[in-house]
Amino acid sequence: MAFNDWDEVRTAFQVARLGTVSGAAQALGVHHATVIRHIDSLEQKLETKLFQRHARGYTPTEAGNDLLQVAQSTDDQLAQLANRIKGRGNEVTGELIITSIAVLAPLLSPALAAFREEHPDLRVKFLTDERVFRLEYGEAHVAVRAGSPPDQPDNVAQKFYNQGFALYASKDYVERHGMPESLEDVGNHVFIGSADDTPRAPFFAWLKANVPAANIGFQVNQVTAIAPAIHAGIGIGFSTTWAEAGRDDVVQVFAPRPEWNSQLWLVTHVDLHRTAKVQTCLSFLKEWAKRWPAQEA
Amino acid sequence: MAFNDWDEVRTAFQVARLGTVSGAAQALGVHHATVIRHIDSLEQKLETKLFQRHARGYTPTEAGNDLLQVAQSTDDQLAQLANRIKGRGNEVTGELIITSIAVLAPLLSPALAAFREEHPDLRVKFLTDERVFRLEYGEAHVAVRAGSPPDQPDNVAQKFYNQGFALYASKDYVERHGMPESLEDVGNHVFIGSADDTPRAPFFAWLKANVPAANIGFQVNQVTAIAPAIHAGIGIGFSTTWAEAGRDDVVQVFAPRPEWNSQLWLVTHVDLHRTAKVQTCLSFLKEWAKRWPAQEA
DNA sequence: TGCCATCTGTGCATTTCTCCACCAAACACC
DNA sequence: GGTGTTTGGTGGAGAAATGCACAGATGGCA
Repeated sequence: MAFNDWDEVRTAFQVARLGTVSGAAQALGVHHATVIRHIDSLEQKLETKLFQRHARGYTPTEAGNDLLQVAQSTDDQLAQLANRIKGRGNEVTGELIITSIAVLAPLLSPALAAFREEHPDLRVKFLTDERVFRLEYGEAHVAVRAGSPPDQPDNVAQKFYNQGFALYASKDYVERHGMPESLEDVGNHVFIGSADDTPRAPFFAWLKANVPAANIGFQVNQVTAIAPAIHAGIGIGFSTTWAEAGRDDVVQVFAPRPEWNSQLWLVTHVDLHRTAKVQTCLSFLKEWAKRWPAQEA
Repeated sequence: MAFNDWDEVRTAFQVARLGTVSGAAQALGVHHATVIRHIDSLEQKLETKLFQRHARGYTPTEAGNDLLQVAQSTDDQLAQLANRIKGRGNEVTGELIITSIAVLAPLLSPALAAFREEHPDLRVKFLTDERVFRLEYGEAHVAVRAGSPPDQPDNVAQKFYNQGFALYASKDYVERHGMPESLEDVGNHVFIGSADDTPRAPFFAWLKANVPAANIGFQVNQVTAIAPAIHAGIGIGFSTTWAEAGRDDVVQVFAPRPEWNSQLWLVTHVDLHRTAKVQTCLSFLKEWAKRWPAQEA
């Protein structure tokens, strides 16, 4: 049998990854003397130098780099395993990781706050990122996705909320340019559109198809960038009613239309979908969504 | 981060595999009390029961079986890694990085070509640069250095070859200026010297000490710049016999002298010096050097 | 039913490992 | 060139993990 101490491998992994004993010690939460002894012990057992020592740190040898590859994969797999296991229990306790795109944070946060109120033993981790978190890697228990229904094989998706969008502009903009008459005749008004050629969001696609390109004077690549642009008085842009409700410097220019709607989905991994924790969370969120403005087909 | 103790995972793996604490303890070579405490600690961290305890042993739960799968794969990968690392020290494969100053490339390249012929699995990387590659940073396995014996503490240096130098000039130069009578009376001849005040190369130091400064009409800061200067007919400069052998537009003005010799060294880092790969390379190069012109003390 | 074998579980002594403080060397920067 | 910061290395005190011995529980077997 080879490695009879997986902890030493983990230590060596951090040293190879970070390049210094001190850094690895900090990452592992142990003293750097411990790290040095682990490495020495490992190299003695393997009868091979894993690192070349110098004043600026530890540089992995070929063997050290090989170990880095393998241990990185191990670390990933164990992290995924931990998240799977933590989600699997019958109790609604421990950790629950829920992810969404960043724009939905204001919408979801009150719901999650109430959910945590009901389950004080639960530590809720709410992660937002532009990249899609991979449920099959155990990165999250529940994901809120927008757009077309996800087609990942091991993912369970259910309809969550049909988010409506309206067109807004700042009072300042309206004072300077007036209100547009209709969407068929937009005059010289400036619209905030997508920098993408084939935008995913339905309202962006509609805008591209129905408003002259000359009128789309400002383009963004992330939906979160729309609101600041509206508030700055750049032009007319899409937003949700709940996002602009509290602001008195913003006016609704055109009311919501069904074709602008964006479908939100609740997505879980099939292995976790049955568990009490995930089911509790899902049903709570769906119940909470009923309080939101009526959903138009 | 989830699993902060890979040893506990390894322990749980053996328990899941064998079904009993006692069996796992025997397999791991530890006391069964240790195994129990590892499992308890793991389950506490994961907030999930990994095993159902009964008098006949431990039966993995769903989570325990999940862990079994992942840890089995980890165990396999680590075992393979151990075999690779342990075997690597004894075989001549993978990458071998050898460095030298740029002037030596024509001398070393044939040797390296023959070396690679003998070891087809080896990817040889030959790096030349003006800066000195640092072996202690793992930048190279073998370095060919010139001059005084390197005194880096962790470097192993051995004599490689005593490179002789002679003085050459282009035929064109000789036709215009004639051949100098002796090195004691250089007349109006132009010599190519070093731009450095205290040149490292022995022949440059000799030139500075024995030839009037007025005759050193062209100065270079890199040895590689000498040959083009000679060929351009600027003056008389140092070069090696093997460098000028094939050229019919260059003549040897003065024969080699022992005091012009430059000692070449084979340098390795102490951590890599013992490995089969490095040793094979070193002995091959030393053997090859015997074919070169006889070395004068 | 009684005995034995095979498990798990726990308090206590001991060993091992880790942390701390300090040192030395090298690099960066003024 | 001197100084400050970052890095690895080492011996001794303390804490944490381990091993040991023994207890308890269950199932097989005659």
